[in-house]
Amino acid sequence: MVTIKDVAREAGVSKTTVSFVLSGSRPVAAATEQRIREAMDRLGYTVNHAARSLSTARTTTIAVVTSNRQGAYFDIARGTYINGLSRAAAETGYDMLITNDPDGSATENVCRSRKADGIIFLDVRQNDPRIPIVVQSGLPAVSLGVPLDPQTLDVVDTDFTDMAASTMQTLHNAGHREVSVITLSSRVIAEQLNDTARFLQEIQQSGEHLGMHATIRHCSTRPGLIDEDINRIIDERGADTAFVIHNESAVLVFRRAVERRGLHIPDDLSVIAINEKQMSDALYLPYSAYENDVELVTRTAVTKLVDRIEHPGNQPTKTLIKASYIDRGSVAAVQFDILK
Amino acid sequence: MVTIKDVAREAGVSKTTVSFVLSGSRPVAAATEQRIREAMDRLGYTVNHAARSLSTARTTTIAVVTSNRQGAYFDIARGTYINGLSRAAAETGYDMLITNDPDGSATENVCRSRKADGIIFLDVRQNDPRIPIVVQSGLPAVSLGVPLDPQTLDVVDTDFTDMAASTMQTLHNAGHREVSVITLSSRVIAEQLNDTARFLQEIQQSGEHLGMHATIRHCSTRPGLIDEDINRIIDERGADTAFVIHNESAVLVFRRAVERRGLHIPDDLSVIAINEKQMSDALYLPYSAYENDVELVTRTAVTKLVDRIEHPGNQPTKTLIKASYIDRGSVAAVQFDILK
DNA sequence: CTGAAAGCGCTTACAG
DNA sequence: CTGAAAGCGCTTACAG
Repeated sequence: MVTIKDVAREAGVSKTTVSFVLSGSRPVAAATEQRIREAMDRLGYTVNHAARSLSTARTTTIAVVTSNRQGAYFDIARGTYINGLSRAAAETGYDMLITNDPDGSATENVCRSRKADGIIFLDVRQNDPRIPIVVQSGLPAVSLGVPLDPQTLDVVDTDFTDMAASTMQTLHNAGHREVSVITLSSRVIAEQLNDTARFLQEIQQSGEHLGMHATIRHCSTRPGLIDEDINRIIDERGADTAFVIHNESAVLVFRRAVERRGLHIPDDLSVIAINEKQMSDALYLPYSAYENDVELVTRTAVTKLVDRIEHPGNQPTKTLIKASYIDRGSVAAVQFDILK
Repeated sequence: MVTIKDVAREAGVSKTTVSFVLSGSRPVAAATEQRIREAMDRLGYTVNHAARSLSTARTTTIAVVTSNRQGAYFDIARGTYINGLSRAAAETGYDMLITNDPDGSATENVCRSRKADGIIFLDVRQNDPRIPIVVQSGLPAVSLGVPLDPQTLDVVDTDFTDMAASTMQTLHNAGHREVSVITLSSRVIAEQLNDTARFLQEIQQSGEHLGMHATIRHCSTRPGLIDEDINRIIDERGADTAFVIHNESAVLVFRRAVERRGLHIPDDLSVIAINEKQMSDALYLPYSAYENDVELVTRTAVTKLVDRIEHPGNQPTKTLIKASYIDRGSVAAVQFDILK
């Protein structure tokens, strides 16, 4: 392995000078610098990461700590986040380390062993056990998701409250008053996710405010169960004229179940989906949708974290990113004779 | 930060002994060990990763180096791989570092700066510039994908050749003789992917062997272009009775285009899709499919790499994992009056 | 403009 | 069964 010692010998200078060429933190005579750079190229020198970290107590690495949401859909959604984060990290010159940590022990390890300069949490719960651990360690951290008490963490997330309000408004504008909202199973919501809970709460509130009636309908994401749930939901729709689908596994199953009944979207019922922009881009999902932009959310999270790492004094921030509505023609105006 | 020095003082022993308790590589008196472990707990000691790495020249980290395939679909597919890899790495006690590297420079950096003990390459091309770099560095590496010359790397991939042969056999068994294969655009195939090329080649060969006729039909994955391509492909299908869809972006678009024409699957035409198992699990994709198991492929890649790291003498291996067929009812037997 | 040297927190031959 | 000490490859105050 080539070290600065080798480079120093090759260039006829001290290790000190080589090191300062590397960091640029002390002026070096132009001629000397050139000799050193040539020596580096000739020998194929690259800085040893462990040695630098030990010396500076910095790693230029961001740790991404996921939690253990189960299920195929969550795996895919998480993949889009990890993908976005790694791209954003690379752009800012940081490496990215990935760890899964359901209970907090791995977080403690990352913090204390100084494997990273900062942490981004995914799959954040209301009372997330990882938050007090990172706060106590003093490592900068960003919560991708809104916990009840973020303490000193920066928070970045899609604005689910706005998303819910906008969804209801859009349906209201088209004349819909009775709406079904297909969401995750109550077990999954209870165990895991704050964003879903916030979304549903705002659906209800906006509904009341607009004089609409929204029925929350839980739907499994699991094979076998999902078809049954969807069929039941459609059968029990009563006077509902529109469906909000906030369960990506249900999106396609729902469409097939509707077709099997000879119903037509949007003539017989309107649909708005809630999903990741990246998902409908990749698979050409068929509905008008409010889409959260994973690319933007992850980029923001990385920017915030790097900011925090480089300016430790800054106040914690909270950034909620608005989703945008993509019209794919699955929402129609309610016919007057249906309205009453 | 708590160091072994602090632990040693607290337990009344030398740093040496503390270190050997950590590694277990030298026997320590039971009573002494207990005192030391108690001291560690009391002080909240965790080993400093950089210091250990510098000393041992090991990192207990695996680097995953992706390449820059463009497009929303590739992003999602890559996400499933990264997800699987990180889970497998965690199970074997390794951390996972992610880097994107289109041309080889980042690979060189990972190798020389010793950020990881081994590398797994994703998005591998036929003549991948990253391979000679890692071989020259001597770092163990696994290629997730089959390059023309893997040199000393282990190779792990889905068995696309077998997948193609089985696909044709399945269609043949149902009486199909004229088949359309919807694949990626020729630009994408040429630039990027060996697996697609291998798949198509075997489709042709199996076809000849079985007395079938397969037409390769290129289809974009991009908005705007994809609908046009799909429509053209359906219109030009001639006597073809079955479609193989090896382009996940096209899966749903195809179905809608078929419906719009009043055609019915499988009565009017049969369909077999080729996709990641994780994708149809998550989204309930509607077709009978040969599915590659990302979970299994990634787990195998990590196992192979760890094997290589811990037993450097081993011979390089090549593991091709068979895809399994999931029948979702989209393939029907050809009617005799259609056959002739 | 440049260097000698201490120090970062570990591991591990060497010695007892 | 245990310790003193050198060394891993950097950085950076201190000195000139």
